[in-house]
Amino acid sequence: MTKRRPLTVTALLDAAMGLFAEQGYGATSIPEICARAGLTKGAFYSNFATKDALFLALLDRSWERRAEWIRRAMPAGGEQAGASEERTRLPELVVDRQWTLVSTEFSLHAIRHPEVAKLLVEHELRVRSELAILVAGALERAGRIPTIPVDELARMIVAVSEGSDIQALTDTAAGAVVHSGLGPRAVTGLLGHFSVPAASVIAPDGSLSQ
Amino acid sequence: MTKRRPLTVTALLDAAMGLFAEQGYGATSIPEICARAGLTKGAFYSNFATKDALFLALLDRSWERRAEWIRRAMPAGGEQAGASEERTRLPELVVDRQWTLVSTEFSLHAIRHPEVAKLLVEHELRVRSELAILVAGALERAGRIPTIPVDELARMIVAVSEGSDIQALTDTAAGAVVHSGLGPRAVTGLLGHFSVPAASVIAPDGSLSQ
DNA sequence: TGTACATCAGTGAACGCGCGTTCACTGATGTAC
DNA sequence: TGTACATCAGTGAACGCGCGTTCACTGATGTAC
Repeated sequence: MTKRRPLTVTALLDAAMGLFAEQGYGATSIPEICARAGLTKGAFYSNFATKDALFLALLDRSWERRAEWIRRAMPAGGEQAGASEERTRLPELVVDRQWTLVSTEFSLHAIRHPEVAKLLVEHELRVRSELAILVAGALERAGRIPTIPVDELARMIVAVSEGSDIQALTDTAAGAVVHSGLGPRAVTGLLGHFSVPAASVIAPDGSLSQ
Repeated sequence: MTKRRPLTVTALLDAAMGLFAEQGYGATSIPEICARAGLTKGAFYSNFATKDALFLALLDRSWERRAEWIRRAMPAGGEQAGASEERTRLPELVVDRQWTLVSTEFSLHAIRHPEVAKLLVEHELRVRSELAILVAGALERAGRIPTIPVDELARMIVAVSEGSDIQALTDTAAGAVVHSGLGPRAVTGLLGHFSVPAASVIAPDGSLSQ
């Protein structure tokens, strides 16, 4: 019984992820999830108290995967040597349709349920601190230093990335040819605007650095 | 009968707007909308074929209001005279909780329904062209010219604004003290990065402008 | 290793409820004279 | 202006259906000897 349970949970989470992405959270019923997972409704209630609990478990799993993904993209090391513009480019975040749809819906859900919002904010804090390390590394390699806290830069980057992802998916759905570089270019722009060449900075002791 | 109908429609749209914002589109039932509007279900079916049709009508109304809002914010004229940073600041878009929730949900809905996505993209094209005029005006007053098409700048601004709005609402729901200036500062950053002082530009005939 | 037993994850039938949708009706709004 | 009539927006009762949830059960998984 210790082997069967996780398989059932995985099947339910997989089915839910697909359905939430296709139809939305509110429009998906518990029987639908069970049917797609090839299980009965009893199996659902044996593992989750409510659809909300399933949603949280689903996000937890997705967050873990995503965190691992960012961690892997992390150091890579200074193989770059192009123009300053080029060097501030972060590893491009893959626009994952399912993830974008489900996580955006979760943000709305969180805004409507303060106790869920606390979980989300806590999670985003962790993600942002990992992203801030990426940002700091990219700027350092480009020989620039930030003029605002890197955490604020990370916030702006997350905001513009999410907004661009939604825009891109909408355009794609409408059948338009998509301008996929927009998000990354905006990110590069923000990094450029909110940093200055290290050479131009005056160190605390009054001397010019570098 | 020419007087009663619009009142009924308005009551239904108002009720739906409130409920969609509070609970989400998928989680709101037709009977709930009717109850809040103080009408029977028959009144609903007498005016709309489906909940989807009501949603479209609701957005149409909201779009019209929003367009009017932008148009009003438009020219205002050069009363600014601060630093260059200051002068590129656009009239701050009020973060309207209801509108942010409902329109974000509509974007997700559109991504899932191509025929709806076409409507949304068409609408956004119009909004963006109005915004592009605002952007062009702000840059001109600041004595700068854009280095990328203003429409692309407008796209980036919309993306970062929407992302920041969601972030701000999530933080607020979680009870955090909100950093409301983040979106506008990112917008200013994008405007600054993707433009140069007019004085530094070489005109087509080879002379230096200004 | 093999057998006898205990556990409990998942089954499937059952329930009451609120959903979306229909339709004969009623009474307020507008028209003709 | 006043009355008699026509229209049709909104009412409210009715329907079948799928929802969320419960629970006695079964049979696969793990344990003890």
